[in-house]
Amino acid sequence: MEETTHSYFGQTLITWYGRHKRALPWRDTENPYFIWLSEVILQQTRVAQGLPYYQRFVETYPTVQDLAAAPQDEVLRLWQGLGYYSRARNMHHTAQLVVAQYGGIFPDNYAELIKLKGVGSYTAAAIASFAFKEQVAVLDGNVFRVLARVFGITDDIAAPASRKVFQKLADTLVPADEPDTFNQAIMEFGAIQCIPVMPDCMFCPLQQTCFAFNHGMVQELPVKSKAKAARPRFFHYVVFELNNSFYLRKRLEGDIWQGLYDFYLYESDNKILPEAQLLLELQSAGVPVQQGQLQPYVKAYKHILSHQKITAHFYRIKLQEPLKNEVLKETRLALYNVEEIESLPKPVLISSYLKDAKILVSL
DNA sequence: AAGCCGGGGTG
DNA sequence: CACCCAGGCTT
Repeated sequence: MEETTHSYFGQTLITWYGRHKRALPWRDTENPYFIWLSEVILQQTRVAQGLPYYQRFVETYPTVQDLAAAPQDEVLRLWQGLGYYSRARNMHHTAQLVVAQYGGIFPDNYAELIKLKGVGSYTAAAIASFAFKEQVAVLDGNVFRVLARVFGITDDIAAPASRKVFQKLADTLVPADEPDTFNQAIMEFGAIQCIPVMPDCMFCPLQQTCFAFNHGMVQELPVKSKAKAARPRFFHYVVFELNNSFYLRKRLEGDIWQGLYDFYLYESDNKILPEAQLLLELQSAGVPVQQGQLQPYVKAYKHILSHQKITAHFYRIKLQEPLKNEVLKETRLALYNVEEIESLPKPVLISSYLKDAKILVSL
């Protein structure tokens, strides 16, 4: 009997994968553009959440040339709701680079792929193995968890230094003849079988050899240091309205939602609006607002991000005349009708308010 | 090494 | 509420 090139671990996963894998559209292609698209969308994102976005991007931009030629606002609008918007900005930038510098052809190996903006070690390994069958192991949240449990690795997966330990192990496991299937298999196994909480170990093909199962440490592995508590923030949005149009502005870098559009924003240290201060600020900017005009919308909005806990109030003000050019320049606000607002990329928080306030019917 | 960047699903 | 998701970039 010839010795197989697969470890028991790898062969078991690949066999399991053959029986349990989900039918996902990016698995039916070897087109690196589609694979890259799917991998960027799926960064820190569940398959169920990313799937409709993938469909929309493939339909709207069938080729990397189509994506490269699109305006940034349009790309961000299509990305709206997925979060981590730098992914969309970097993806757009990389599409333009691939068209301009690579003749529209994606690089075909890990070393070149990882040079692309928005393509890190995980995504480079995924594209290189899926599209080009390069023998390189992917390391994502699923792989960390599966390896930590099966092999009993107690290094903190949140610590960058631990990556070396896992990468070294993973590299010894990925087979030369089907690195793509192995990588897909171990991630799918982590997503479906070896799930973070309460995995069904009674029904697991690796139960007998799993360190965590045999040592009663399934709940303890992987070891992961706790994230910092989310920072509380208090937003007060002034929604200036003029003849059924509204003033919005594009957000700059240095904070959340770069490149997306929202309203005039006043941020305070607590949930109480320092009304006098805001009035002063608006009046000194030349905005005709009087005391008593700042009435908050019916409800306060709680918008929970992984790193920030935002409480937002909206104050809608009907103007009788346009804001002065000086004010627009100072605040970077511009007037948009509802059709234009619909087409602008907006944070989910803003979209929710626009819908609740019946400013936008569709979302 | 640590901080920052979204939004949604799950127990 | 806590945890986590087919992570990457900047400092």
